Amino acid sequence: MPRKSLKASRSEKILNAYADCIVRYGLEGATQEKIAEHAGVKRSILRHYLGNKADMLNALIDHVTGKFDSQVQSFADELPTTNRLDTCLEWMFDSEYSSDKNATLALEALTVCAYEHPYAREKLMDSTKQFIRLIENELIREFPNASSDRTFDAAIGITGIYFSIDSLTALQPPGEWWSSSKRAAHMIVNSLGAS
Amino acid sequence: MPRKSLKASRSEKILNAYADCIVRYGLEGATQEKIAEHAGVKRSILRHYLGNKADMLNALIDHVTGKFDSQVQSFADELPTTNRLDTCLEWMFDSEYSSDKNATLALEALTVCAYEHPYAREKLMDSTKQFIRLIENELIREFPNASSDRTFDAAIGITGIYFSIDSLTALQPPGEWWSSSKRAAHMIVNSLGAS
DNA sequence: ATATAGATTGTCATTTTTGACAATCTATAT
DNA sequence: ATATAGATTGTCAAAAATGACAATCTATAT
Repeated sequence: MPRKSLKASRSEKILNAYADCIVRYGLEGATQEKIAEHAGVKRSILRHYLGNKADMLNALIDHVTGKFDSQVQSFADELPTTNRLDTCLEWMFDSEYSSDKNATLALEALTVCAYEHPYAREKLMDSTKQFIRLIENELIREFPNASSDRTFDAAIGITGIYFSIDSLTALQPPGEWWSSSKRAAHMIVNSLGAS
Repeated sequence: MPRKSLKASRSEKILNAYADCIVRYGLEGATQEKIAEHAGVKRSILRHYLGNKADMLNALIDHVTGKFDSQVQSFADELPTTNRLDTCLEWMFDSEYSSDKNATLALEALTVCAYEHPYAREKLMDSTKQFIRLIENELIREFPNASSDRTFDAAIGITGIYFSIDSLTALQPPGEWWSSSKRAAHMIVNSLGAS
């Protein structure tokens, strides 16, 4: 007989605003006031749905990693059957295709709390691993004969290049840095093929 | 007839503590109290030497970028005459040789304020460019015949891999990630040589 | 229509962080 | 020894951020 719960949708909206804020203002710079403003709600509502500061941070960690993971998953699912690897790099390094850069940026912004927050460290590590594995799988599919060690090295390298250029967006780097990053990733791929 | 000014040394110590704190607690998480504690001084001293919050941030930006730049410079100066490129990668990706990882980490931690702080954006961009140029120069010296475009791509890639693995330290990644990163960087180098 | 679980808003006390300044101490040149 | 510029400490008020809770509003099943 009560009214429908908005907990799911409201929490979603708030946590998205939270993630936006930590990307813009840093983890500690994302005050409840700012989050509420970004989400278009009163601050009291944050507490109502997500509890106190610590609760909110935990929820945020789950939300950010979960969102990233699912994006990685659908990214993998949507890859075509042919030309997968090229498409993969295309999507990663072309801003036009970028579904939601903020997912990666939020992940990176959260790393600063890993020092004091083992739970965050774990989940961030898991998400990072999953992304590396995605790249690794595509490399394996393309170069089944390459040694698994070298394939892993390549996956680490490509992932690193991606994370790095992504986090540099705040500095508004010239567009060429993105295309250079892509070509650098291709160098690694080619190096695998030439082994 | 007054006493000697400690401004230089005190400022240095405080700003180093400030840099440490933003790496550990994030930019906004680095409160004056924490900074003072890390520096082993009273909070009032911060104000005495460095002014208010905004002043301190500006001083920090200059300090962090300046420190990074000079480290890059001496890094370049200390490279041997032969085998420079390999040595370069060795130093970058082996933690034992690492002079002061925090210089890079502080740089990255500051990027979050680039959105609202054009001065920071500029200086961070300059430092980043300088580092890329260092790598680029070593690549040119090793592969003078490679096209300058490809050389730049390679420099962007290697720098990206380094920045990325460096910022991942907070997640305490397995040591293999460092060695994999190094080998990935070598893949890029080899790719240049094979062109 | 009405009772009920939940949404929403508002307010106040507490804590944290910062800004400002006064007061005291100390090295150094004279 | 002593005057002086600077170091150091301490304290207080203002502002910002958070935590807690009361009060009110609203959709929905009965």
